Amino acid sequence: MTVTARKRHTKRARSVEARAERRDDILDAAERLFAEQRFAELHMARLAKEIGLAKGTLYLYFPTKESLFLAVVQRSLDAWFVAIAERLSRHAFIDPDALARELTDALVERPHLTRLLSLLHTVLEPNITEDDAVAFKAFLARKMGRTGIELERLIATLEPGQGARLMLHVLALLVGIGQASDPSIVVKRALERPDLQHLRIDLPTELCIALSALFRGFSASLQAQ
Amino acid sequence: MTVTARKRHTKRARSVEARAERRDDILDAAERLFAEQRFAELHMARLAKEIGLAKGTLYLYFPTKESLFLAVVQRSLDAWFVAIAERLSRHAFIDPDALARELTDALVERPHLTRLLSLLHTVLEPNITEDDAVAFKAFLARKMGRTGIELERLIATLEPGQGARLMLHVLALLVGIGQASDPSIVVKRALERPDLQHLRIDLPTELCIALSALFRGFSASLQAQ
Amino acid sequence: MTVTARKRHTKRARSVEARAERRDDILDAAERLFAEQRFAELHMARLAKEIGLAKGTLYLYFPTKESLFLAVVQRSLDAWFVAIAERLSRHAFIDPDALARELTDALVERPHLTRLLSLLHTVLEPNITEDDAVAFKAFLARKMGRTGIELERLIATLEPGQGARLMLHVLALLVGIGQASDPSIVVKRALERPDLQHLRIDLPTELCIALSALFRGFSASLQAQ
Amino acid sequence: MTVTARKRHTKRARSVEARAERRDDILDAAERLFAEQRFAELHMARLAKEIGLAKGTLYLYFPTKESLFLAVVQRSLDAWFVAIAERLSRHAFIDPDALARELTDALVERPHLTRLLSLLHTVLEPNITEDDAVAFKAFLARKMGRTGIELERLIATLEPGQGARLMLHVLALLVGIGQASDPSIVVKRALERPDLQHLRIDLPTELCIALSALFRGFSASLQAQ
DNA sequence: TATGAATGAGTTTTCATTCAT
DNA sequence: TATGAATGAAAACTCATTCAT
Repeated sequence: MTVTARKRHTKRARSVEARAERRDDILDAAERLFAEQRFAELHMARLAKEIGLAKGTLYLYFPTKESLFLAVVQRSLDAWFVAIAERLSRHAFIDPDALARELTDALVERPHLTRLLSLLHTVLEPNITEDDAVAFKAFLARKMGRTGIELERLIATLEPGQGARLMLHVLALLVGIGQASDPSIVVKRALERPDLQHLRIDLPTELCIALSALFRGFSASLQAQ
Repeated sequence: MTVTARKRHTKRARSVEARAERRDDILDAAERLFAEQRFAELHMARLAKEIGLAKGTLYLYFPTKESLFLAVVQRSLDAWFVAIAERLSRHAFIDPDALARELTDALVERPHLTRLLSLLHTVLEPNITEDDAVAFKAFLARKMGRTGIELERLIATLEPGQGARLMLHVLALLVGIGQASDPSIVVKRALERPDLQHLRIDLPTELCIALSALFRGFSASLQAQ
Repeated sequence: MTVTARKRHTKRARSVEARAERRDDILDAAERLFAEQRFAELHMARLAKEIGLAKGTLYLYFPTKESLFLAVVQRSLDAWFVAIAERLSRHAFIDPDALARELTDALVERPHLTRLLSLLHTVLEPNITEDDAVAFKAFLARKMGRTGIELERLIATLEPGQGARLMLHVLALLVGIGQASDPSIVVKRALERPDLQHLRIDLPTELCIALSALFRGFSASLQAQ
Repeated sequence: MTVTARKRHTKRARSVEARAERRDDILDAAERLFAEQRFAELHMARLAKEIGLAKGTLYLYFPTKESLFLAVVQRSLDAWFVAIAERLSRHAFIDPDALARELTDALVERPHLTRLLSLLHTVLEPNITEDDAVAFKAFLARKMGRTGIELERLIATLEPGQGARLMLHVLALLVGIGQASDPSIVVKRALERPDLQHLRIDLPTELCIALSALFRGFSASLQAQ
């Protein structure tokens, strides 16, 4: 409920709250810049300037660039899980199409999440500390577990543990379709050719279709057993 | 100013066949080294030495490192499509589980394909020429189209065009589950913790399950219509 | 991914004065090394070591190697113009021979200027930014204009504007005779042959003779009109 | 009187004449390409293709790229000297302005000579063999000597030996003004600014003025003695 | 003679990170 | 806490030249 005003920080962040707020400012700025640039092009110096801080100051909040962006990923992913939880809590049960729609709708509100997830595997995970890795993966396991349980509640045929596995496949589809739907500039130009139009993909559309099928398939398989 | 050539390691590839063979040698070596190292660590100098050629010679066959690896990806992907085609041709019709099993089995024979596909989106596509992009995407469209048609033949309920779309989702799942199942060294250590065991994923197992569900869902959806 | 800084050689230049001083240190070292080596052989790494800085630090002061050496040229050229101005200011009027002598004497004090001017056209100017080019050429125009006016004061027969043009020819002669008088090692050996002795040229001597003639010719031409 | 047809050489050059002709073809092509590109950009492969030969064939005629271009310089310079000789032979005596005009006119017919002379000092001479250096410098000494004698014939006041020295200064002015009048692309843009217009130089105009003054000054100095 | 496949030396510049102030 | 000057590792690619054919 707090309204966040974007400030320029000239004073020092002494209190715990002030530190937390500044940390969030950094994450905000990082996510904002990441919307426009690839990770490699997004320099720490630029990020610092965006916030009105010095480069060194960033390192008082995050030990490495990768660690910083891991926090961005986690925050964005968390928000998605939260949105999903809220949406699912409104249903007593749900059919596959509607479920796919809810997940997709929750995604559309976080447009950078897909690209952040791509970043996660290729750039971040190979370059973080084990502590960061443990913390992030624990977060992921927790969130996927909870959402999985929620799915099991909604889809009667899902057995215990199948919900979490299903979420794994959901994330996989999100990553895979996300990459297919996000061409580089050169590839985008290539795909303008009429014979390649089938490779031009709209993420929400395609994800929703694939998730629908996945959910339907999961339900069916268990009914059959 | 003056550059002197010293050693002479190889026979010269003067005929068209010899050139094609040498090109293949390069791709072989690249794929072999990629099995052991990440793309960034895999230096052109190392690759050249592996083959017994000079660095410069590689550039007689491929204009850039990215272009070279795009060819590796394409060859590996092509082999998968070929293997799939052969496997599917043996069936007159097929149930979703068996279909998932065929695709997965065809994949297991090409163990590097998944990592190569990851490379494709993040490293290769942003750094290739438009001509290379067009050629690769045209290849992809052609192969996915053909395999899609084969799927439509096998799954009676699939309408025209749905086969290709389904293949898109197959590839997406492959990429997504592939990344989830291929942790970096640090992440692998993190996942050794018992509470994170659910995030340790076996690619063939998980892919087969997900594909099964996907195929079942696709069939069901169309039956319902 | 991770870069670690190891040694710490120098005090940090935080104030504006300290930065200007360090910039000058860099230019000093560059000019010193250029006295011994050709531009292409003079590596930035060597230059940095000479000053006791890291390579990267040089790039905090100059965006490129060319830009750095353009500053060296400008500083050296400026010093020549200053020396000339001082020498000329002592005269109320001057005869062509004495004028040639003053310019030549001012040059002898800056022994690297000639080679730097050679560098300017062939290496620097094709590789600088337009901003650098504008700044340098504006500097040149200003200095040549002023010195030209001084010449017009000293040589009664020079009309307005002719002084600057004359300076252009002076610089041209300096560059041309400079190159002729500065043979490469191999050419120097060739010129040791007795039949080629006429091509062994002493810069101050020859320049002074040529400038004398040029000044005399310019005076005469105008008297004749 | 021979009309040179530009041919594509598919047959071998067996006779001495055929070799000489092919050598000339190479020089022609080199000069032609040099009109459009800088030396560094002008690759041996491109040159070979221009003539319709293979790279290796060039090395049957010239041991190095530098040696090849030294021959281009020499041929162009020779043509200038020849043109000058012919022009001067028409006069019994000549005034400084007319002499400057003759030299300049002879130059205008060889538009690449100036750039070739720039190349000579900075790129060629540091990278040729001593034999090449001796041969070229001997050629230069001979030509300058002869032309100097011709000048001494035309300018009564010139003492023996002064003609050759004068030619040295002529060449120096040519090189110096040539460089000043031949800006790089970036510098050319910079010089479009109105305040820098005085640095935009027309080579023939400026050279003629400078040579006039030089000749006049040389005559005067000797009259005075 | 002619070919063109093969060779391999060579260096600026970037930018995440550190640490003196 | 905050600053920003200083650090230094890192690797693809070119192209003159050679020489097997």
